[in-house]
Amino acid sequence: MNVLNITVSHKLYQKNPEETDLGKRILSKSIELMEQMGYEQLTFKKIATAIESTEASVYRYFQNKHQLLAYLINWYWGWLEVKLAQEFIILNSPENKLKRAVQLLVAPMDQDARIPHINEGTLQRIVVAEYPKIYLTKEVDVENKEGYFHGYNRICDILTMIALQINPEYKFPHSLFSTIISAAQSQQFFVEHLPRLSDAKAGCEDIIDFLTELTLKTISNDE
Amino acid sequence: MNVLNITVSHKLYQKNPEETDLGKRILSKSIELMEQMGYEQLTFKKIATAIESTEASVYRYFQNKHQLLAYLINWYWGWLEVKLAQEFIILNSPENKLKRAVQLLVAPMDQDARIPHINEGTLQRIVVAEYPKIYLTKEVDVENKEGYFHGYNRICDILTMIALQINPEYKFPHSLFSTIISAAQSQQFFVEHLPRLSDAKAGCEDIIDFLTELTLKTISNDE
DNA sequence: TGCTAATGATAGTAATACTATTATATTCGC
DNA sequence: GCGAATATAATAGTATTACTATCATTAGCA
Repeated sequence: MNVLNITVSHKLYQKNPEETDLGKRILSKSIELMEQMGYEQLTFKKIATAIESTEASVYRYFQNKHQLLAYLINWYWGWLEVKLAQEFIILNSPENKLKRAVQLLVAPMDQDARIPHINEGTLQRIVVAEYPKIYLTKEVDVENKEGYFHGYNRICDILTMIALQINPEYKFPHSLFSTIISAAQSQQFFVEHLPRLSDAKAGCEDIIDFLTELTLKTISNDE
Repeated sequence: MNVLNITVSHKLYQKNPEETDLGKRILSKSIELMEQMGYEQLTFKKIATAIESTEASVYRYFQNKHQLLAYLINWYWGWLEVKLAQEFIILNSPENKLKRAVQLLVAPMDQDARIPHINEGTLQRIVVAEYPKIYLTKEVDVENKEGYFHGYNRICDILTMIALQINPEYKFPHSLFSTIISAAQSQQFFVEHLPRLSDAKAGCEDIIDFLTELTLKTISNDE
């Protein structure tokens, strides 16, 4: 069983949490608490208390809650990129790759035993519930330069390249995949909380069908 | 010139701001300040100071900043619904109606002289920059019951009905339009702040083309 | 004139988001 | 095994935020 390391830009932490035991406990408990109580209610004080450490110690790893969220979300996109690469080894047609990408975006993630301090399934639910909060701020331009959105950009680029294999003429692949990825998150949220905004039943099948059809029809060049 | 009133559910305010002069000044200045400094940085104290009133007075109209944002955003959707209805009077084909709806979502809004205390163009930019914040909270289920998302649901339902005239077999119209509407917002944001997530150039034409094509191709039943 | 409703003025509180300082424990080179 | 460096804990403190409460003033109107 080989060790796997998802690398996150050093702009996204003060001190690398993957390098110490305390750092890993911060990550692990942050994920658990953020999913339970949501980003707004979470505080560094609560994380510190839960891992029996202190607020000041948590601040040594992350400048603030926003950076912590950005770290976790970038970790998620890095992880998704690894998963995509693994899956694409045995997939040959670009259509099948896009289909599989949609499935990975929407289907619940299994926990990877090699990385016990990150619960990928919980992290995925955090991404669904909190993702836009990392870019919908007045600091977006500065943070963009610091790589806060790098993971998302990369996924979007990868899917764009695949789509262009199907139809090199398609004019809006980046727009399409930023839309698809964000719809993958929001449709999951809507099914659970705002069902009038979705036609999907509980479970991920309908969302996958919706997004797959949307993607393939849009990039097709017939008609 | 007849007077026009956008009605917002009374769950979205403590005391109706449209009924008093102070209320209108709160709305007007909130819109201006929120666009300038963003939702996070805005406080009731700042609004109060800017209109030369007091924090307590602002609290008499809105329970908190979140309710104020929900009010403004619902006002926007109510306004958009009025605009759609006006435009549809002279449009006959469902295709043209959908095209026009996309344009209204993306093109900058003009100020309506009949409603001097609401700057619709500024409000539209607030919606682009802040919209998901009203539902991405732990209170979403309670607030959904109170009608916090009513305006959005209605727009989505209207576009769904039109799409079903084009293709009554299409299975995911609500999902499609919640996706299109939210993409209309996020693509505007991406063009300005995260250009790697979009192929559109500045200005709204590319976004309109992208969304229109996406919509019409997806609901078409050929192939 | 007096009643009511709206607003203003002022104060106060608990929680949050940090920053700073000092003490203690652990690790690492030597 | 020693000293130096580093990580963490313990504690305190500050400015701001997000409210709540109270009381005074003003304007309208019956």
